[in-house]
Amino acid sequence: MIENDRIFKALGDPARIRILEFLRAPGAGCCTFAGQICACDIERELGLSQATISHHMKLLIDAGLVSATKRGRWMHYTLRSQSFAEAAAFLSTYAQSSVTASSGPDRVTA
Amino acid sequence: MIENDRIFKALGDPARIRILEFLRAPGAGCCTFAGQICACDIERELGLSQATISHHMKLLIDAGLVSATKRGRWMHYTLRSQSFAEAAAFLSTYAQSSVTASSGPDRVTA
DNA sequence: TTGACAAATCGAAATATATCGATATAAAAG
DNA sequence: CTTTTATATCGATATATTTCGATTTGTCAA
Repeated sequence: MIENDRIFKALGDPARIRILEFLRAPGAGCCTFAGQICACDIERELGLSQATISHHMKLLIDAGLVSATKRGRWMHYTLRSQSFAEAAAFLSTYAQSSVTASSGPDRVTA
Repeated sequence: MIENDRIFKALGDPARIRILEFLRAPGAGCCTFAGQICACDIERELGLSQATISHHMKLLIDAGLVSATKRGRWMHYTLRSQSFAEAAAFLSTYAQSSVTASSGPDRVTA
């Protein structure tokens, strides 16, 4: 429950969503290694400073969404699919708890 | 993609997680109506001010996670299960894209 | 060992968020 | 119509977050 908090906070930033999307489907010319994406590609893709990328990667790693490996001077990242699966499972418990249709007289969706 | 951003930001706060958990499984003595939970119960449960609760509910509603109905003077809230299902489906697309521990053959999604 | 490069960390600025008390609005009750 | 009650909004403050440039740390190449 506490951990989900950190995960969703990590997911709640457009720059980090872009990073995750890029890790999921990197471009053709990226210097990947064994399925892991080099940090240099991320920096080029996002157009943010090196310090900012490093900061975002740290949050993603701390949340357990990404794992990192240092190969020589370069960091390589990959998605931790299990964390995404667990977060999805957590959300699914809220997807079955209420009757959104045909219960009350009416409902107002803002 | 842009909407997911707002959803996860809404989920990334412990007070709002508590609110959602409460809406999912309210206590016995709550003045629910047709499956919708009264705001007074939320305020008592969380121990935050009325203004703060109202603020959090607005964020949850704007994110599409909760729907609200005004019955007389009282607001009643309920989870929008479809939004949770969609968010879970979004996360699931990241749950299949990489092999976490590199055990076995590398299966890397393009 | 030195120089170059990649990443992390530091310090700071701008922006965003959480929270509250006070006030305004809406709706029932008298 | 006035009062009470529930909620939303406003203004303010404290904290958190995002972002960057500069510096430090770690790693390779010569």
